[in-house]
Amino acid sequence: MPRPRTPLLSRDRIRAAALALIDKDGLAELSMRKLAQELGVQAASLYSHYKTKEALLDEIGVQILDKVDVTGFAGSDWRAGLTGWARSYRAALAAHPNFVPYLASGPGRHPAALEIADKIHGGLIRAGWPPRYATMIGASTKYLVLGAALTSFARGFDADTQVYLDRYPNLGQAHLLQQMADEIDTDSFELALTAFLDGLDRLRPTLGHLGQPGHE
Amino acid sequence: MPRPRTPLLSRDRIRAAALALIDKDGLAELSMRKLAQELGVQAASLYSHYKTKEALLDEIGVQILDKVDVTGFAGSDWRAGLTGWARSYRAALAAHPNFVPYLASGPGRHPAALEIADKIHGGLIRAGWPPRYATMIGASTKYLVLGAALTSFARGFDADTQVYLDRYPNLGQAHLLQQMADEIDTDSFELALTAFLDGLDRLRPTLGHLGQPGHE
DNA sequence: CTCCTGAACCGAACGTCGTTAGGTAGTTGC
DNA sequence: GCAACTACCTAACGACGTTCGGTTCAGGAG
Repeated sequence: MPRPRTPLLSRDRIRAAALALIDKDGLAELSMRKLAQELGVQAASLYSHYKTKEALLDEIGVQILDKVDVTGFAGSDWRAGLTGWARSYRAALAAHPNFVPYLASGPGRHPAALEIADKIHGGLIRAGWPPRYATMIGASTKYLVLGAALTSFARGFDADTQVYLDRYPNLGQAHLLQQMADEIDTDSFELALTAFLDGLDRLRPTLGHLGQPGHE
Repeated sequence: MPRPRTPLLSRDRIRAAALALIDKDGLAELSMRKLAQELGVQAASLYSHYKTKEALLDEIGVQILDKVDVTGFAGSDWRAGLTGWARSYRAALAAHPNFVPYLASGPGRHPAALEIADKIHGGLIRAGWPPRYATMIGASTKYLVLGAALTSFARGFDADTQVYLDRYPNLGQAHLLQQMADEIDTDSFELALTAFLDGLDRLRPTLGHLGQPGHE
């Protein structure tokens, strides 16, 4: 078959189909051949649009992370900024749990991520945190979000969940268990975030030079 | 070549060689053929000792996690228990950073993990936390450890690190940068852990029925 | 001492993977 | 209308995890 009159593929169509396959069957199940079949095309044709599989996955990654919201850092309320960022970050990852492992272990050095990191850093400094703390707080929050997104969804029911099950023997139906696991995940994340922010609140007054962001 | 007089392979030798390869070249670079070559053997021979590659990786995982310490939960000081667990957990992962992605995204349902989860849960309840909070605190701490182990080492220099670089332009040599990145990672983890525990401390008195662990 | 069962290796192969080369026909610009 | 480009194809390469069947050694049974 030669070149068709109207293009069968587009980068958007490819990305959408790939992400749908990943959502349905998992990251490991995605192959260029299966993806091509899903699109009614041969595998080699995909390489007219994406240079490698990795390039495709990277672009899916930025698409997912596009929904992360850092507008909360516009004001001077650092707690609101961090909370909004962390929640939207986690929500973006939770929307495509099977893709999280790629985001978590990939190199991920897009300029968009840099820009976000800058906004967070700026917001924290504007709120009076010393630069070093701004850096660490940003990193810590990221730990929490990624850890929460990874351990909950990527694993399905993991060892910890099994413990919950032992303690709730009357819940026998699978979808209820899943729902309960989701709820525990969400509650755990919220608890961690709140406790972390509360701890920072308590730490703040003990810091010296607040409001005068020095170097190092 | 037939069966040798003295066995060339053993599960321990295979595991050690595999982990060495992973540490050196990364998880993705490990293949059964390369591993066999490293051991002076054909790939098929490995299957006399491990049924699949996944079984091998799983056993490497339990070996790594064997160093996690939960003895701190023996007493009634829940902070000491959590801190000891979290630090040893992170240290165990940091010892083999290239393996962390597998642990983070794998199913990982070994009985050892269950036992650890139980000890943590028991320790927290003995310290007076309601069961539901014990569950959430355990999960939250795990988020932190896994997130910290993943985002720092698995990625080498990620986007955030680039920000640090911009702010420390006088550090030009690579090994100094790596050392600084490690230090920031450690400090961030410690900050997150401390702030989280402080936040829990603050939350604790506001909870009702402390010391009388009820159900749900 | 022999026989047998099982274990530990090998060579060769199967099917799948990401990717590339080379071909062909439609589209676009001069 | 011709060239350059584009978007598809078929076919293949090398690497992967794994399996099959074969060969040789080890250890226990008679």
